[in-house]
Amino acid sequence: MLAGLEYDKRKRSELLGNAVDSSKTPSSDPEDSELGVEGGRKRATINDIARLAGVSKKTVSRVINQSPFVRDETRERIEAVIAEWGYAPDPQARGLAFRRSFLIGMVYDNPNPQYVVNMQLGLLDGLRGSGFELVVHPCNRASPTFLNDIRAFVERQKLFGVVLPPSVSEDESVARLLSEIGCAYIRIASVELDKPEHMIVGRDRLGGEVMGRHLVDLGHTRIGFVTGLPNFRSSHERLGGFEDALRKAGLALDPDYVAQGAYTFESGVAAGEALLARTPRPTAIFCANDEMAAGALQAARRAGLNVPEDVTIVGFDDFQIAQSVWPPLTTIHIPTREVGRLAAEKLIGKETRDARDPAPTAPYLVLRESSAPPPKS
Amino acid sequence: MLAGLEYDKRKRSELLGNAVDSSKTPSSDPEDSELGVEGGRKRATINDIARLAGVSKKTVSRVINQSPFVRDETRERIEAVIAEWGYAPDPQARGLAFRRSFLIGMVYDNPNPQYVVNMQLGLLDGLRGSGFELVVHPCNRASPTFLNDIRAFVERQKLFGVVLPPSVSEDESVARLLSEIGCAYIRIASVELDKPEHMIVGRDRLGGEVMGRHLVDLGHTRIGFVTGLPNFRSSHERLGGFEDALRKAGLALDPDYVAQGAYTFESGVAAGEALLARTPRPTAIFCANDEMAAGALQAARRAGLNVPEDVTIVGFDDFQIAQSVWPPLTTIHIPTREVGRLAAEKLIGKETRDARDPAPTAPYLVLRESSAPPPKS
DNA sequence: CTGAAAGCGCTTACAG
DNA sequence: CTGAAAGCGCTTACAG
Repeated sequence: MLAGLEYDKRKRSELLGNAVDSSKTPSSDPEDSELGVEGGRKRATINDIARLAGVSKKTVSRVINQSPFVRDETRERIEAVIAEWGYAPDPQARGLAFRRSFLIGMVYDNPNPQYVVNMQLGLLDGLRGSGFELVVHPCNRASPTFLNDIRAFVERQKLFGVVLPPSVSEDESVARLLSEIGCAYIRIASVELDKPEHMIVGRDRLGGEVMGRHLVDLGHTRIGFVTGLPNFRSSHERLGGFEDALRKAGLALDPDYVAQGAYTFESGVAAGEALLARTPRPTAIFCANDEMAAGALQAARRAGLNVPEDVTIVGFDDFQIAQSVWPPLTTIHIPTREVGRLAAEKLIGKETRDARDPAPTAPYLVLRESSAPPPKS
Repeated sequence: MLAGLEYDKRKRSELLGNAVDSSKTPSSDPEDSELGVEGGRKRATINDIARLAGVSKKTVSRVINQSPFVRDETRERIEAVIAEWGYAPDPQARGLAFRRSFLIGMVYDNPNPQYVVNMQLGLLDGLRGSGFELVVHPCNRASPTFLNDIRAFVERQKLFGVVLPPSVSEDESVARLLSEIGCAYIRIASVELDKPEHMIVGRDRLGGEVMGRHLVDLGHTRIGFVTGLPNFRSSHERLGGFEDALRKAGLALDPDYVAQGAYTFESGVAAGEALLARTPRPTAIFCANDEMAAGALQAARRAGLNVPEDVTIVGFDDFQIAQSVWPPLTTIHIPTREVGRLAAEKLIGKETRDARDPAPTAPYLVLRESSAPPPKS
């Protein structure tokens, strides 16, 4: 079952002890003798702190858990001992007693590495100093064991909670499962799919509108749109925001100028080729993410078109690729990392102390070289 | 200390019980009454399995830990009960008794999202079915608390082991620290920095040589090289392999045609500009990763040069960006995910059963459109 | 080959 | 405001 942990390999030779500081002086208690086969001094436990502070372990426990029912004087004495010995409670023991671990799961199926890494960094930002750790768990909605896998993961690890980025976040059966087994969760999505306490809502629609306005302001009227995967709400929201901008400018979206993409580079090439073949040709193409915009850029090149002189091509996300292609892409910046931080803070209840229900900062336009006014033909 | 876990919020209302199957029939034992406030039936424990199989919990423990000292008949009976009830031991309780958790840490500082995500996927591949989980832990070698952070992380979580990708893997003080505190570790690097049992050695040097041979075979003799960050061994190994290829072809590396990069797109632009300004101009530029090759591509375009007609530009890694730029980059494919799997398997001792000390598959050339014979001038 | 007792380091439930 | 007892679900150390 667990490799490397076979019974006969587990002969332990460490000696027990309570000492924890770095001096080599053995205490007078014979149990304290410390050789530390593995070179380390034993960490202090709640019992050590209790003894040293002259209180019961229960009282130390109260201090750890910020119980109000401790006299200030007692608390200060205990906190001093804790600080002096660098004591930190053992999350495993605490978890066992709490019947809940101090692990946060990130259950995701997003295919974009940059999104995944930024989201992780954001979650870690939110968890920093809290004592929680982040366990990553990719999943596959198409797998027949999809829900069972998640259930086994959550139950076995007794996860404190999980964060769900798109598109798993948009799967109702996952949210239902988590509710059933009593696991806290936060869904990250571009629309309010659940009760507010379970949601961090991204502002994809606004981002789509900002980009739409940019294109309209440049003078474009015949604009193509490349959608993302249909099972990502963000794709619909970005398109919806774009339509909002068109509508406000008195323009309408021509369905013939909407091409289906899949958020991948290759799908951007194909959709770009298709749109550039329309007659009349669009003067601008708005792709629902940068990856597809990079693909559309390539389609334009193959068609012998210069960007932005002949056609404007813009993306969404502001990931690295937007800067690495030529010309660099005008795009919409999305605060992925910040969204992650907010999700983690909300999950562990940190946000209640700071601000109530903070929304991520608004997406904004990043102007680069791939957008320009339409060619005067 | 731990947000959301204040003393007075922890009033628990669940009832205890031992039932675990899905039938609602309460057992005759009054303690078994089960309402499951959180909707869930209680999971079976080792005590339930022991009772059901008519043995002591110690014997169940032996089965779980694959002790040879269990009669076959007893073992089978217990395994049947385990399977019937879907029992899985609680990793927290097990960890507490073992004085070691079932968590594997990935401690990394690699800046490339694609590398990080692929490495994570590989580690997860190796951990699958083992009961171990992956905890991610980015770090910063420049931080004054760098080592203390790692120590606190490893000790607090009682990590079973950690995997170190470059460049943390190349930090001797980290390896020393891990040895001292008795934490198992695997270093992933392009040279054997440590005892074999602590190493997965990538074949960057071979990759560099393969690419060098490709360029030589195309007829290039005046080749520029853009290095990666100097504190990444891979950078030196890739250059070393390139030199090997040159030497074997009777060519020598001209130091004037080596430019310092930093593995980033921007550094590729700068190094590309510098090299393209040399007289005579190199007919090919080998960048130590794809990101910099994308940058060099941009430098070439700005200099009014066509790739590959005027100058060949090639990369290393075969990440997505190699396919997303124009022209798509000839590059060297590195089995990042496989390396991750091997590292995880080695760490948890899985590899001893499969193959002894497997090496990652060799890097190979991926031929795309950015390389061609030198221009006939 | 198997088991009863003690313990891992915490918290809960209950007294005072 | 504080503490002694019991328990979380496992394993170790020791008997038999």
